[in-house]
Amino acid sequence: MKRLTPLPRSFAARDTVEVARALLGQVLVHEVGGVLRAGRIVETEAYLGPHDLACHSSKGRTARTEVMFGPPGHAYVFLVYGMHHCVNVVTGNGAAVLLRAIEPLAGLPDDARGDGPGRLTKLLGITRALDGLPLDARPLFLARGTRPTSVRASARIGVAYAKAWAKKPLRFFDPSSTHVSGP
DNA sequence: GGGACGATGTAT
DNA sequence: TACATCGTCCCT
Repeated sequence: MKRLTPLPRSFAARDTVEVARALLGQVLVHEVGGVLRAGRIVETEAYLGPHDLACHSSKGRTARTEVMFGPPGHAYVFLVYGMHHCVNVVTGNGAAVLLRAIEPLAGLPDDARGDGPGRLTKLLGITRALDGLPLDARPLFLARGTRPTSVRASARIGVAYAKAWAKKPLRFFDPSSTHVSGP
């Protein structure tokens, strides 16, 4: 496969929706035991900050959400439902982009599935041990990939509690990918 | 100290 | 549609 050129942290230092769209087609890489596990990002969700009721930072600046208020280009990794990890790209000021699905590219089993935020992290071996790490260097980094020819948007998944914010079209995906988590 | 509640996935 | 399973938040 093509050389994995890390994206600079400045990639994430932009408007959160712009970053969520720009991340589609880029590659997420995690080095585990000397092996680079890589997947092409095909689905993301934008979480805009403290005013966005679906965003964790809307509950306040706490120990858990602190990394979202830090510099852009770092990883925010959290555990949901007591068993699944989810990984985000921090864009700053309490905002981040959730990575929801990847197409397996390298260093992974043939039957690997990356469709879904929990499956994605399990596949690449991402846990909270990586929370707060910069995303431009090993062991966890973003690399340049090929942008999709089109991008579709929908409401975010699993955030019904966020009332009006749940309806906003802040989920983005590559409609030509067979590895997207939902319709 | 304790209870409610998940940015999910899998089995029924 | 049930439920596994535990960190986080707030005391409703």
